[in-house]
Amino acid sequence: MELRHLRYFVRVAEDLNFTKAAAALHVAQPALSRQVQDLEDEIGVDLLLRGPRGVSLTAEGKLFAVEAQLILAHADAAVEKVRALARGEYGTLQIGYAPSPTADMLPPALAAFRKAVPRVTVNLHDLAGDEISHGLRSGDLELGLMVRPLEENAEGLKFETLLRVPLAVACAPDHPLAKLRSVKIQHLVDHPLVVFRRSDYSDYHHMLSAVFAGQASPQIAVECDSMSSLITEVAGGRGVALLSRLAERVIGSRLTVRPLQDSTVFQEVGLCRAVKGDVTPAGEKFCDYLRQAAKNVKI
Amino acid sequence: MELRHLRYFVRVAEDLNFTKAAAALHVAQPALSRQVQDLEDEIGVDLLLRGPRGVSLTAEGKLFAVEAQLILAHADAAVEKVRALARGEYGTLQIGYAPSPTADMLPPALAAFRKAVPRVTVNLHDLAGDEISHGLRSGDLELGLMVRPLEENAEGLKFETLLRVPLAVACAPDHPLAKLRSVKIQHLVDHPLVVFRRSDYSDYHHMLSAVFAGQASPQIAVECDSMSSLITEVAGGRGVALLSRLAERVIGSRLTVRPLQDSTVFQEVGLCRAVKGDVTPAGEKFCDYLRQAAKNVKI
DNA sequence: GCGCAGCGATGCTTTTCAGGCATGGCTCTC
DNA sequence: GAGAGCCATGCCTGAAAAGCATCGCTGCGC
Repeated sequence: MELRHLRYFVRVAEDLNFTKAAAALHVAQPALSRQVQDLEDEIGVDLLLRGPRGVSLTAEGKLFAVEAQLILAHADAAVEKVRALARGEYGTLQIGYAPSPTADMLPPALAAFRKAVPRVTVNLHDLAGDEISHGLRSGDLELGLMVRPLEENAEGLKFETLLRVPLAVACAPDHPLAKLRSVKIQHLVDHPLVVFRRSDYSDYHHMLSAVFAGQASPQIAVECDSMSSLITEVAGGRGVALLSRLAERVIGSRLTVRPLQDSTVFQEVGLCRAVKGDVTPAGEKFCDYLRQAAKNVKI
Repeated sequence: MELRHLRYFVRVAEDLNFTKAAAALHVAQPALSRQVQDLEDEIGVDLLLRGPRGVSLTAEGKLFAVEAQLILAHADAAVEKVRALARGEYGTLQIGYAPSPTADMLPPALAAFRKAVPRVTVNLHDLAGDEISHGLRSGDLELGLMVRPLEENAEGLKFETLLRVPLAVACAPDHPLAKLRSVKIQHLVDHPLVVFRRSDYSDYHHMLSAVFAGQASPQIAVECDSMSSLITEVAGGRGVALLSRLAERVIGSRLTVRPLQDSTVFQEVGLCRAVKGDVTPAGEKFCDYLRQAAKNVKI
C-alpha cells in the first residue's frame, strides 16, 4: 500500500465517481480503477460498491476513507513540520542563561522572537555559568546566554560578545563611598568586599583578579551564593560589592550604585555555543534577535 | 512522497547504516540510497548526515523519523481496523429494542457478545415498536429486537422470530381472577382491561383483536403509555392486563400473573432488519448471539 | 605507511508497474 | 432501441524502482 492508493481512494470516495475522480487526479479512468482495485485486493475488503450509475461506499469504505484522509493529512503535516524546523519556525530551543547580566536584553528579544516564530518553544534554564558550559558540551543546551567563561572553562565552546559592560560598585546608601559620584579601584582596597562564592562563580573571581591586578589584594568580607544574599549583605553594611553596571537594574533601590572609574576590565555578556553541536535554524534566528536586543541596551 | 519512502527512511534512521537497512528491507543498498535521496529532495531538507562510518540523523531527520513511524503505524492501524470491521470485530452497532419482551435474552446475549468482540460498541436504543421500524428504514438503526410488527407496519422490513411467548393475564393479588390457576378468554370479557395506548402500541392492539376474535369485545378501562403506569393501574384494581408471559419477570411481585389458557395467539419476539440496508458482519454476529440466548430462555 | 574493510554514491541495465488508449459490457434514459 | 454514462479489461508504453558492478572515501590494523 502506498500513499498514492490512499490519495486515489479518498478522491473516489469523495466524488463517488471514477471518471470525475480520475479527471481531478489527472490520470486516466482505467488507471484509477486499477489502483483502487489493487488497494481493495491488498486490504482484502471491498471498499466500494460499483453500480452502473457510479459507486457507493461500503461501511468498510466509509471507515477507510476517513482513516485515509487522516493519514494523508498526517503525512502533509509531517513534511510541513520538518520544513518549518529547517526554516527555524518550528521546534524547541533549550537555552541556558544567567538571569542578572541578561535581564535587559533577554525579555525584549524573547518577546520579539515569540511573536515572529510562535511555533518555536523556548525553554529557558536559569543556570550558573559553569552549568551552562556543561549543558552546552553535553548537548542538553543549544545556546547559552551568559558572561564570557574563563579560557580554562571554555574548552569546546565558542563565545560571541554581545555586550561589554563596565563595572560598578554597590554599597549601602549610608556607606562612605555612596557620597562619591564615581569610585576608583584605590577606594575599594580600603573597604571589605562582598563577593560571590568562588566555587560557583569562578568567572566572577577571575574578573576580580583582573580588576585588582597590580594592586593590593582586596579584603573579602563574605562570599555569597546568590545575588539576593549579596544584596542583603551589602545593604546590611557588611561591605561593598563589585558588579557589572547592568546589575543596577536588578538590585532595585536598596543599594547605591556608583560607576567604577578607572578600570579597563569589562564584563562581557554574550552568546555561547558548543563548537561541535548543532545550533538549529531556530537557534540561529534566536541569536539574531538577541544581537538586535543587545544593541538597544543602554548601559 | 510514498509510504515506501517512509518505510525506507525509518529503517535507515533505526539502523543508521544503509547497507544493513537495505538488507533488512530486502532491497539492494543503491536502491535504498536513491529512494532516501529522493525523499530528501522532495522535502527539500537534509534528513541524514552521511559519514564514511555510517550515517547520523539531523535534527530534521529525528523529527521526521518519529513522524514517519507514526504515519506508518497509523496506516497499519487503519488497514487493521477495516479488516476487523469486515470480520465483525470492530465498529458500532445501533440496536433498537423493546425492553420488556427482550429482558430475558438481551442481557446474556450482550454479555457474551461483548466478551467475544470487545472492540464492537453496542448502542442500545430503548424504543417503541413503531420507532424501531422507522429507525430501521431510515438507516439509523441496524437491527431491531422487538415484537413482530404488523404487516401494515412491516413494509421494507424483515422479521425473524426468536421466541413465541404465550400470553398471560396480570391482575391485582386480591382480584377474583387471582384465585384461578389459569385464565380463559371468556373470563376476561367480564373484567375491564388495562391496555397500552393504541397510538404508540399498535402491535399490542392488534394482538388484542386476535385474542378476542369471534368473542365479545373487551371493555377498556384505561390506556397507559408505559409498562410502569400499566402496572400501577392494574395494582390499583382498575382492571386486568393481557401481557406476554415473559412480562412476569418485569412486573415483579406487585401483580399476580396467570397463564391464558385457551388462546392460540402468541407474542412473537425477534429480530428485525431493513430489507435494503446493510447489516454489518458485527450485526450478523450479534444476531447469532441473540439466537443462542433466545434458545436458553425458559418461558 | 599501505593494504584492506566498511560504507555510501554513481553509472548502467533490467524489471516492474503505473498510466494511457481503445474498447467492451452494463444499465438507465429518452 | 439508440445513446449516454459509467466502470472494467486488454494491450502497450514509458517512467521509475531495483539490481549489479564499481568507485571514492575513511579509518583501522599489520
